[in-house]
Amino acid sequence: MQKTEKNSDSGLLSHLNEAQRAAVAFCDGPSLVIAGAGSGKTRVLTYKIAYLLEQGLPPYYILALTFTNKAAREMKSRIADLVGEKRARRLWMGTFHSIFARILRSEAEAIGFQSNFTIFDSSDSNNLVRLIIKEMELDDKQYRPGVVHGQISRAKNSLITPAMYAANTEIIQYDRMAKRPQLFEIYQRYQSRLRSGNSMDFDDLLMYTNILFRDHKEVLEKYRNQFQYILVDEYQDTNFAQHLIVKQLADAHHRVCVVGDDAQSIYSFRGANIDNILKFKSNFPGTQIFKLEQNYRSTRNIVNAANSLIKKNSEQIFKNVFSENEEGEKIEIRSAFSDFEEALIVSNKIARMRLEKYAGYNDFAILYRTNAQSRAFEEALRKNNIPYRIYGGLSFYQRKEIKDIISYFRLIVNPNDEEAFRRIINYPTRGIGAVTVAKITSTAQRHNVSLWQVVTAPLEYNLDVNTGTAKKLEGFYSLIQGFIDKNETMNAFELAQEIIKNSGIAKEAYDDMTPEGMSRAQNMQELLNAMNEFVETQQEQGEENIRLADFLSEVSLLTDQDTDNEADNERVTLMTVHSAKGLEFDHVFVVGLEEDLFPSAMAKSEIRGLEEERRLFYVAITRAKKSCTITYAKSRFRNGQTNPATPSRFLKDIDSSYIEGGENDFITRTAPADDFWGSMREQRLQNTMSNHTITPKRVVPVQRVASSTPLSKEAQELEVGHIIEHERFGRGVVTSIEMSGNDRRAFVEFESAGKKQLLLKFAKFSIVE
DNA sequence: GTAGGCCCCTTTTTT
DNA sequence: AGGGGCCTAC
Repeated sequence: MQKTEKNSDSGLLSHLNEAQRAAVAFCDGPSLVIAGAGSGKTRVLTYKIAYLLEQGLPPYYILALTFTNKAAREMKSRIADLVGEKRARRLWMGTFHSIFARILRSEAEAIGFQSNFTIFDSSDSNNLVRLIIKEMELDDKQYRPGVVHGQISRAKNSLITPAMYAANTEIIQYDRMAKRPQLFEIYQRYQSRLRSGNSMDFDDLLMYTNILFRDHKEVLEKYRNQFQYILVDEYQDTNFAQHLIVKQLADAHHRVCVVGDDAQSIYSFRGANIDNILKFKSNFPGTQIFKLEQNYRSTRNIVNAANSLIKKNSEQIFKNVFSENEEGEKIEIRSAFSDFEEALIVSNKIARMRLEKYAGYNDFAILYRTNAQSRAFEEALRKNNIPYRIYGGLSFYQRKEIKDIISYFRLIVNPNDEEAFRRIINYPTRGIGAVTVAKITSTAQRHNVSLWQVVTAPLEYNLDVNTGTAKKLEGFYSLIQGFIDKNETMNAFELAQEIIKNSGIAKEAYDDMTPEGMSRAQNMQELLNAMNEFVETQQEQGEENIRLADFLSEVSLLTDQDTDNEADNERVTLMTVHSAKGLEFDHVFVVGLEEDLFPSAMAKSEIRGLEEERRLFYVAITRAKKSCTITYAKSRFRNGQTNPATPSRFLKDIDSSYIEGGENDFITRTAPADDFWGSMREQRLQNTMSNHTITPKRVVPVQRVASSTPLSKEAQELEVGHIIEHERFGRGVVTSIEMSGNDRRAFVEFESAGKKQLLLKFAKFSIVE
């Protein structure tokens, strides 16, 4: 950022530019800070909090809501640098979900929950929806669990309860049109199932907070008084439920500051409503608006290119983002034949740039639209011996073996948790199958109790099972009850060890000597390590009895992004554009710029969707500090098939003057000017084999030859009969070599690409034999 | 009641 | 390519 951090107790404001200073110093009413990409948004938030503390506001009177746990942690530590660890620690700072989960736990009784409620993650939610659909004997093609849950989620984020949903003729009409007339009932059942299991899903954390505030004014009053100043980061990505929470809490004193950038709103699929930021001023009369327009992160070229892109969107708050940094390199757009070659090009460029620019691996990031794209890059990086770290995808806590163990924890802490019960009633196998579980379920429903309660007293509920099964159920009951008893005295780590040992999980894990089994065992060990660490750090901070519940509530809102170990940071970062929000890297590769991928096929039917995709691309480009490379492939392997792909429409949205070789159309501008012939061939090739699939059989790292250097060793030694591996055309045999002017030219018969002629001065290949 | 194999379907992004 | 659901054989 623009100035070096100084730990000074006077003149905090002197570290800021004029716009930032104004935003920080205004504390008497509602304010909206429109912060362009890289304009020091986090800096404003941290300094503002530090400033409030300096003014004498106690830290526990400040509520600061961030988008991710990681953002909260980072901000906290930066504030600690300014005002000291002690005060920083007492701030109420975290994500909406984690802060209000905490509040809901302490106010649980008011809304009819116990404070040990479980939090369902999305896969738990989907499972429950799937189960209900099955119970209602509905067609799960018509009612796809994911889609149904998505609809429920949207309803909750708009604070539409099941009752309101069923009463809303417009929605009912819509569902009927969509051939899902029973959706309201699924929602109803889903919600009451969660409640009877003393569980909440992610959306409930926000919805019940609103219900709590609505129905218990004294509670609302309490938190209104406590949170004397409220700050919200990434406001453009809040939904209605979040907006209303903020509004209610701030309504008495109006000391609220929200920060965001409408141009970076990328979460509408999750209910985020861009209107929250666009209409903030009318929601909070007297709002002061501050605009941060100077970008300190990126070169002028990158900022200008991004601006030219985002200009193509219609709805936005006017702002003029500019940079006073050096002009920097132009954006390079490169095409590849296939996704594999795309990965190869990127990994080669990383290897080269690392040497040329003395960059560390952690200065590089590869950003893609979908998680599935990571695979090709992983492979190419591994082959080039480039260390990398993937964020997202299957997070550690989503792995089956981990979720199974966590389900034990959940059932112990909250025995009414139906989802957890189902997961482990027969894991490891103990002879309690689907039939028995179905009986338990119907018995439970008949008596309106939880599955666990049936198991605690099968006779009382007339559970109809034979003696053998009854015995097995008894065994399961005493196993879990034993853990519940031990939970009274043991700390989280000790109990976890006990569970893994006594449940039979350990035996199963050790017996499995397959590589997958061993990695599962390893993951379990890692979970234990994490728990041990959790317990120890909590103890260091003076907490005494660290119970399973403490670990669980910590862990259920954790995502992969939050668990990064600082130790191995010399790595290239691979992540989706979504998860890159708020981060920055010296050198960024935005990959897969193809129609139906980026923009996603899902989004392009509507203008709104398309504009969101464009904002996403904007976010991707603005992550870059020094250089940005964009790639696309002409064929891509997706869903088990190789399909032809066309370049993304977004490429045309970037003003060509900011693009390397920008005067040419990007279709022909395949590689830097050194490869004119190559691009001609590619075009011909694409025309003649539009429906063919091109997948190199082997991907071999290819030595790159800079065009300015004299002939490479490879090129000098090349002879007729050699077999070569070409960066783009794959493997081929040299049929003849001739001189053309001052240059040698080789004729090569490629296995898949056919006959080609290569100018040896420029060709990128290696000799195989 | 369980295990193993086949077939289907999938994919956008995440707290 | 991969996971999950469903069916069949024991």
